[in-house]
Amino acid sequence: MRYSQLLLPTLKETPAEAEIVSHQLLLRAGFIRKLTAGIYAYLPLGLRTLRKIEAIVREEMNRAGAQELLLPMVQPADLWQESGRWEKYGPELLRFVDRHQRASCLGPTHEEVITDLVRMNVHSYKELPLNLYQIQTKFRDEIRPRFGLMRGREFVMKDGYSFDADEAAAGITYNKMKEAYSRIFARCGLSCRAVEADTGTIGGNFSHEFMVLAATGEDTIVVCTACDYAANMEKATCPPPAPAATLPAMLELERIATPGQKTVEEVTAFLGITPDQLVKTMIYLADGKPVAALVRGDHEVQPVKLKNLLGVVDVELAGEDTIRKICDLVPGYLGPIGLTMPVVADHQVMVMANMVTGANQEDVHLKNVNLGRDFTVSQAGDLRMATAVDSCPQCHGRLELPRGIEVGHIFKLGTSYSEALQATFLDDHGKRQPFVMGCYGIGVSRCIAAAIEQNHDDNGIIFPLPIAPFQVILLNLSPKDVEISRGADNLYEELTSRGIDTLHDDRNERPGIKFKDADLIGIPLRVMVGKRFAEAGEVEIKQRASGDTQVLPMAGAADALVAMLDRIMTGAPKA
RNA sequence: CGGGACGUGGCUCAGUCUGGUAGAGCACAGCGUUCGGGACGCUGGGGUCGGAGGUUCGAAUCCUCUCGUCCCGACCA
Repeated sequence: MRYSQLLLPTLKETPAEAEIVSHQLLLRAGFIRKLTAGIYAYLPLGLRTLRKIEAIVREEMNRAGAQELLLPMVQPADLWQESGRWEKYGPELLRFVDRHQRASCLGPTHEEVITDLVRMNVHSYKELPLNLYQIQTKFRDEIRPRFGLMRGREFVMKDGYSFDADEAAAGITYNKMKEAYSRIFARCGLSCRAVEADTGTIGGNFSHEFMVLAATGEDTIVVCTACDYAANMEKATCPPPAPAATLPAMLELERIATPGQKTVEEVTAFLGITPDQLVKTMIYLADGKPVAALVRGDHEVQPVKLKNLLGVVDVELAGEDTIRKICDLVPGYLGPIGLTMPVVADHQVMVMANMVTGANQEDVHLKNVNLGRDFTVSQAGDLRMATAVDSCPQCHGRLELPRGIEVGHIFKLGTSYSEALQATFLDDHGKRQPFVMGCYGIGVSRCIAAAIEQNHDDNGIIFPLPIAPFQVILLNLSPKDVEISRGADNLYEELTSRGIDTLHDDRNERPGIKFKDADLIGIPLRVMVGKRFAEAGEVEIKQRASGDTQVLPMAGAADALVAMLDRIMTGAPKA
């Protein structure tokens, strides 16, 4: 491709709307432009990288035995009503009616559609296993789209769905997908970690997320420094504490005036105690009904754990107004005693004695509160976020809590969808069975952002070769010089004819501008034809990542570039 | 949806507090000088100051409403 003909509007300055580096660089390097919140146009360079990632995904999915298809984006409401998700899926499911007043939606995911397709067309165990995937634009009306391609409303996703005859076969498929995912992300040049995850709205019973480690990641994950344990915050278990050998004697319940002291910090400082002697009472609305969740003062409630413990669809932290109006309580002075709503406790609270809580009265706290004597709980369990001071639930090793970007997510779905949609086959005994399903997502467009978060410097993007929009950028440093231009043109022709993705910067610009643009857009290899060529027949090759430069005769330049590309490709995790 | 910030030419921003006929840099077009890390000079085009209403002799500036964007929280590839 000739740069002079390419739509590549690079920006010298960072647009004010971009906060994180991948978003800034995608805009500056002319990869994407925003149409409206969370919706982006891919310019030629952005599309090239997107296609390269797609190609890797296809290769590895096909290699793992999956087949590509393409499913509709507009979906009828009745399918979603059949699965029950028309009600369950929140407002991020964009719903609309067509001209015949039929309720429809834009597909945020395709379990319903694929299950429908399979139930209509697959009837025998002999046709299993079946693993189908597509690469398609999804639409989710995200509450808050942000960070460019990191969380768009419209985004490109690879979603795959597997159908197996039984749990064991589904397990094999799941592991195959897990392997395929590791290969995909490695080939994209992403440093990635698989973590155990909660299954969320998609449903099911087992799941891993693939997290690209990056400080700008939206998720915190929990990884053990000693063993292979890794989980996200929603899943990372905090095992119940060993029961204390001797419980301290229960002291007499005491009321203390704590005027103006609301937060854990304020109350503990005021009373001269540590946060682990205090119990936080958090009011949540569980499917609309208030519930009090108790955790130790130095812990945080993990809403997904609370949701799972309560067995409800949705939990939401009650706002101050809700607490005052609906519950008739005073925020900042909440406590478990005398509550009419259900009270659930983290199991760390279950082993506390003589705790401090709010008194459910303005400016008053209670001391020496004891479970059993002063209040009871309806349920106890793991309700809190893991912290860096917790130890690994698997090996008791030290935990770290780095940030990550979720680029892939795989689920064992079991039979929830096949049962809801009555998708069944006949097994080898002629017995009707629901398909055992799995589903597998990759945020393809998000991978671009993740790759940039992991691979950039002050000058711009440093693309891993397999996903770079071009492999080589050829700079003609003296476009007005006939001889130099002829040399550059010839080299460009040769590289192109040898199948190398080459961007030829033939613009009538000064060298400095070409260097800056080349660095910004992150092409792995840069070859320069300039004065040196005119004087000595030599060209220069510079590697974007290392900055290493070599000078060599024009005659051997194409061979050298091919060899370098080979070396980089095979040095990267092999396909 | 809650909290915060912002909206002035394609981009970055000044001007708003204290009302008085819209600015700079970059980008773009022309000419000239330059030409190996985002050159310089001269000239030129381009702006409903997000929108609507109001106050005022006069509004980018003050008031009301509204739309949009960005950031923080609850969702997720």
